Amino acid sequence: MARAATTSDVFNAVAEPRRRQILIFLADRERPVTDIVEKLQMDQPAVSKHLRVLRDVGLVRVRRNGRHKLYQTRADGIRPLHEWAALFERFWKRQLLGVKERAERMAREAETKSEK
Amino acid sequence: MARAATTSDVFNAVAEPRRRQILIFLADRERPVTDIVEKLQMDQPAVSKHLRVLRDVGLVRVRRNGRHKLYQTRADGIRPLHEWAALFERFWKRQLLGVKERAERMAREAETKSEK
DNA sequence: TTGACATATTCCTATATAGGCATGTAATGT
DNA sequence: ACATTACATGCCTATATAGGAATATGTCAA
Repeated sequence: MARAATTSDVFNAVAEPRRRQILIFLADRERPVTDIVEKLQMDQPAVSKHLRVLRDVGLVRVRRNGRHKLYQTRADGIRPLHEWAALFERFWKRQLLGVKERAERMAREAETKSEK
Repeated sequence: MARAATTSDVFNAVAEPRRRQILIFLADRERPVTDIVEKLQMDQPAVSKHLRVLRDVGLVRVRRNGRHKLYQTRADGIRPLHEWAALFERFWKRQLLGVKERAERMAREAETKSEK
């Protein structure tokens, strides 16, 4: 086989930097495609394609308003990603603690040695 | 151009389901490659390649122990992902609240109507 | 050294894009 | 109907992989 499809899931969808930019940009309110093109400096077809991917995985919603289509991030779709990452939270806290403890132990040892 | 490199950053590295499995498996303690091959049912070369990618982006650490190489997840490397996803937390909370409010309003309206 | 075990790398192929360009479709105003 | 605006899609190309098989490298044990 070959590389996996990016269209399939949230993880692949946000792997693309441009799409992450778009998601941030559309997080607080709905905006027409033209806004994205202007502010993020991307070609219009490129934006449409990225929006298509994001829509397929449920990361944005659309609403037609006259000639415009208003897109907005469906923040809820980001949660699986957040939750997956959160699985490692206790580990990085523990590991940071480990680093701290080692540093303190080394500091104590250095102290003891200098006292001799 | 073409598709972006998965080796370049954490987002692309975790876009691959197999690699996510490996990261979870190696989260709590270090394990030799053979363990991954057996438990996750993957070909040995495939595992080595995924580990290589994960190592390049700093998501696992290695330590040699005789014939074995012991790999472990560097949970700290997941934090950028967690923090990026966290940017959307207030939005999904707000959006869920919106849903709740709409539901309550509709419930009130239905109640009022039934009283007539 | 030889053999066995453990892991890494190389080579090859198939495929899923992302980018760019041209074109298609939809809605509005005149 | 026609021109204009706003998006979407189709087509083509270049490229970065994953997968698989074979091989290379590294380590230990007898």
